[in-house]
Amino acid sequence: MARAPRAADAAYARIRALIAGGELAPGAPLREEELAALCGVSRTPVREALMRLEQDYLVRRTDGQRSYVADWSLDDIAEMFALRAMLEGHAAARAATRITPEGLEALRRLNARLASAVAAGDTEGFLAANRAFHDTVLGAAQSPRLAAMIGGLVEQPVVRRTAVRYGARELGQSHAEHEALIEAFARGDAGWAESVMAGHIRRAFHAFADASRAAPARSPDGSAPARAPRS
Amino acid sequence: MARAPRAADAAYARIRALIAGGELAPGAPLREEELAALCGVSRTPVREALMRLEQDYLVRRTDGQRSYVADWSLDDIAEMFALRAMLEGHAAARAATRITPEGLEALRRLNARLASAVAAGDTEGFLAANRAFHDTVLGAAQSPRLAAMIGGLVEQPVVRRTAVRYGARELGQSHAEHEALIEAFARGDAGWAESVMAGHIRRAFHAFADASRAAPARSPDGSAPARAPRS
DNA sequence: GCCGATCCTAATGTATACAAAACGCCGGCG
DNA sequence: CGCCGGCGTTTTGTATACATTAGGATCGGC
Repeated sequence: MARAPRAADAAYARIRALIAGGELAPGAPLREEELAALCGVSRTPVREALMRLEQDYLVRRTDGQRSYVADWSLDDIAEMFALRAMLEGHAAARAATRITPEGLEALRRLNARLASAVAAGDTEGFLAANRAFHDTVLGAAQSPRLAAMIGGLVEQPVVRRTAVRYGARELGQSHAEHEALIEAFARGDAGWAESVMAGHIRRAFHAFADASRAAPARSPDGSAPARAPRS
Repeated sequence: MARAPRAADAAYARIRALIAGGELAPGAPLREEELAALCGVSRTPVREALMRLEQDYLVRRTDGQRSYVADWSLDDIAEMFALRAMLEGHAAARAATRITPEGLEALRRLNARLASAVAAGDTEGFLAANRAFHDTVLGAAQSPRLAAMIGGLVEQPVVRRTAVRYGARELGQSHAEHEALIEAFARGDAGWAESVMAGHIRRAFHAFADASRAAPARSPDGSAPARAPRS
């Protein structure tokens, strides 16, 4: 239950969804007034939303403070995955020595759910379970700053595209890696947990990169993505 | 030349300085109107400043959106240093294979300046050179996201307090570690660079922790620090 | 024909007024 | 005596109007 239905939160969610859904193509300019009209709020909450989206690297601002939808090059994405591998690996290491029996049980349950989703070919179910799994690990790491950093980094659109392009075998591999992680946690082996997690993320990157090479740029309307001016 | 003397930037800098300087004690409530009056601007830029300070972990917001000066426990600081060690270590590894001869030369120059400052007992000079050195390494890593993360983490007040309490020998040790880093860069040895940097940061943490134990809490006016309500 | 300066337009930055919500207080009740 | 609920004050959230500045187009000069 969202306690506060703030306009700023609504605007944030809406704009984020527009970007994730591709309605706002990478490089497209974001005018505050236009977005305000789109969200049915004034510019003030839109400004807050844009600042938050900038934190998430979904929006880029030029020196003149104009906003554009961020366009991620494959290099950018590689960098992002590398950072995630390091950070989530670290989180897993911390979690290995801090996780409670309840947390461990939750992970087992979530991974079972993930397995069912894979078996049923349910991509949304997979994404939900996968996200919950990673969030649980992050919570067990008990490091708010680490969680915030990873949260800002996890480009939901990218994760989604990766999963959508995963084959059944690759999805199954995720399940197996999660199982290994659970085993490492059960034994309190921080080094193992870190290695498994880092490898898990890096494999996801290569799956994404392979898929990208097969089907590079895509825009809902088929038009060429707009380019933003100077960095 | 600051290109844009924006009120929001001014407010950010001013409030940040007030927190760093201790005029605003940890846990103290931050009312937007009061800060606006203090900075001679309206609430709008203050709001932006507070959001940025929250990113820097200098300000905490309750669920009710009220703002307080963040109070860092020693555990929090330990966590921060651990993250810094990991991130800056990673940055050093990247820099080792990317740094240009000019960058290397700049590091040598900066570390020489740092040595002079140490010899002269010039703490401010040390801080400036030290910061420039680390920024240069960060730049050479060519990872904007990594730079942003570390930037948000480097608690200037903490770094300052650490340096102020450093003895001459410890300051000299920083110089020596920087030299080792330069050597690792010159040889393009990413693993070495990472190890040196991580150790460098972790040593700084222990220096800080030792100093903190010797002289724990201090408030300019000597009053007990205010406590903020629920987390 | 190309480059540059200047003006114009359009977007953002700031200030203020109003609305809504949260916190704390006070009184009443168990 | 302690706890719970309602009410007033205070603080933040939102909307809007105005100021300022960046970007782009146009016109003139070379």
